[in-house]
Formats: sequence, C-alpha cells, structure tokens
Amino acid sequence: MTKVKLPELETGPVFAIADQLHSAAIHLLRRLRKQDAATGEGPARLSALSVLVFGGPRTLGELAAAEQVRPPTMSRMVAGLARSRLVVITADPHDARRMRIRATRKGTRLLHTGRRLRIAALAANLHSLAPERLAKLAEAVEILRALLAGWN
Amino acid sequence: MTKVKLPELETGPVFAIADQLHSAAIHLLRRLRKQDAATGEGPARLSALSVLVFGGPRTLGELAAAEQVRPPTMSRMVAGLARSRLVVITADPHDARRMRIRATRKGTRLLHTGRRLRIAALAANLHSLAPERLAKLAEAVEILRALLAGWN
DNA sequence: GCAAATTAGTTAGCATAGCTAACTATAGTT
DNA sequence: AACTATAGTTAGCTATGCTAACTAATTTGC
Repeated sequence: MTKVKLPELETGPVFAIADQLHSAAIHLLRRLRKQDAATGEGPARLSALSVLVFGGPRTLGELAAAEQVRPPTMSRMVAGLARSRLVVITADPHDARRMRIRATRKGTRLLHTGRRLRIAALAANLHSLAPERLAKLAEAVEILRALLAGWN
Repeated sequence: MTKVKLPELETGPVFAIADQLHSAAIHLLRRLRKQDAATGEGPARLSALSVLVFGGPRTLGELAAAEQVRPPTMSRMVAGLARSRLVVITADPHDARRMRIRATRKGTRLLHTGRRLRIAALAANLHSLAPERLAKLAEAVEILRALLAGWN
C-alpha cells in the first residue's frame, strides 16, 4: 500500500470551491458563446473592442497587455477589427513605431449591441432566481472582481 | 429628440449583475488558461476528457452534446485525444455506427494533473480571501451550478 | 554623430477549436 | 427491397492562440 501525502492546497475545501468555480465559469461562457454569432465578430475581438470603448484609445502593445495576449495575436485581431471598420488606426505623432487604435462609432454601437445580447441571455436566466439568491450572487461577483483586480 | 424606451431587462440591476458575472468569468478563465500549457493539451480536450473520466464512457454524439459542440468538432478532438493515448475507441457491438470512447489510465492521470495545476492556481488566490468572503463565494458557486444545470 | 541595443509591430508558419456542407456506412421502416 | 434516419468523417472555411524571425524607428553609449 502506498500512502501519499497531498498538500492541503490540493485537497481541501478551498480546492473544491476553486474547482466548482472553474467549472461554472467554463459552462457559463460556453452557453453565452452562442449569442456572439449575431454580431459577426468573435469573443476575443469583442473583448478587445470593449477595452477601447470603455478605456479609450490604446496602442497595440497596450491592447495586447490588457487582453493578456501576444502582440502578433493582437495585431491580427486589430487588423480584423479595422477591416470591419470597428476601429481606426492613426499614427502616433511622437513615435512612428506606435499606432493609436480607437473604436469608431460603428464599433461602439456594435459592442453595445453584442454585449446586450450576451448579457440579456444571462440576465433572462438570472431572473428565475429568488431575490435573496440573486443578492448572494451579486455579492460574490463583487468579491470575485476584487480578487481578479489584484491577481498576482 | 428621440426618446427610446428600453425594456427593463436591458437596463436594470439584474442586467448589471449579469454583465459583471460575464466579465468576471472571462477574466478568470483567461488567467487560468496559462496553466493549461503544462499538460500539452488544450482546454477543450481537457474538458471533453473530464466528461469521460467523471461520467464514464460515451459515444461521440453524447460527448458532443455534453460539450455543446458539433459532431465534426468532437470528432477531431477525440482523434487528438486518441493519438495522445488519453482515450481508447472501441466498437459498439450492437450498432456498428457508434463508437464507445473511454478514458485510459494515462488520460485519467493527465486530467487530474492538469486539473490540479489550474485549480491550484485559483485556489492559491482564494486563500487570500477572508473566510466569510470565501463562504459567500462558495454559496454563490452553488447557486450558479444549479442555474446552469437547468439552463434552457 | 554614429553604431549598437532596445522597442513596436508585422509576417510566416504551426496547432487548436469552432462551424457548415457534403459524404459514407449502418440501422430501422415500410 | 427500397427508402429514410442516424452516427461519424472529410473537406474546407474562420478565428485565436503561440514562437521565431523580420523591418523600422527610437534610444543609448561612446
């Protein structure tokens, strides 16, 4: 018989919560993914676009960092967004290497529309919850947000 | 001036909670994604493998349904898993069209290892939470799980 | 002031993951 | 026996991720 000692981190109640939270996040997004189709843009582009819409213009490198993605990946996403006229690219007057990427009106409109679709699908389901359960969920989301803000 | 009437669903507090939950899920998974690299398999394959490990053998169609994915997509994922010897495919004796897909010991081991890596990263962060916040989070995850189980 | 190092972004090429359309093969129905 | 329905595959498209290697521009060091 082999007796293996596992560190608490990998077996305790916190691990179980983490596991279920992880699983819930995966299945939640898988459900919402279907709604994205209506916008004609994928989730990664919509997410990058949301950074521009809510956070203002960025350089490509800043966008890549914000989306936790490598520059070549962001380069292609920005090219796609520009082709769809959802963003415009202008040169940085002080540094010709840099590009300034800005959401267009069309991009802003599309983002809000797509967001509404996805979130509405989720909200429709949340409506089936009892008010006190909804309140607990809201509280937990706030805890999660704070946790993510100070991740590493 | 144009006065647009928006349905409550698109502006109310439930919408705001849905929005933040959605955002939190996206950023959470983006953080955890990095841990997946160590297993050598992508998240979709690991997720399909987990169905087999925890739910037992399935046909391709059942797996596709469980993962909310089309048959061709699952066909390719199963082929990849089989190539890596993480699953084995046997013929259904009663129906030659069907395939029975089963996780191997290697697949089971790899799943647990990968899962441990991802979940450990999340758990490590959850450890920084005060106990009562962690309890609230656990409660909310339970609510979410129930919600997702009865989605549609 | 010019050469070297650093920084910003692109290009090329690879893998995974999603889709639809069209196909093969088996099973069930009439 | 012929048709229909079901299970998976193949082909081919798009999107998203990566690394390696490149170009161009700026900054640094002497």
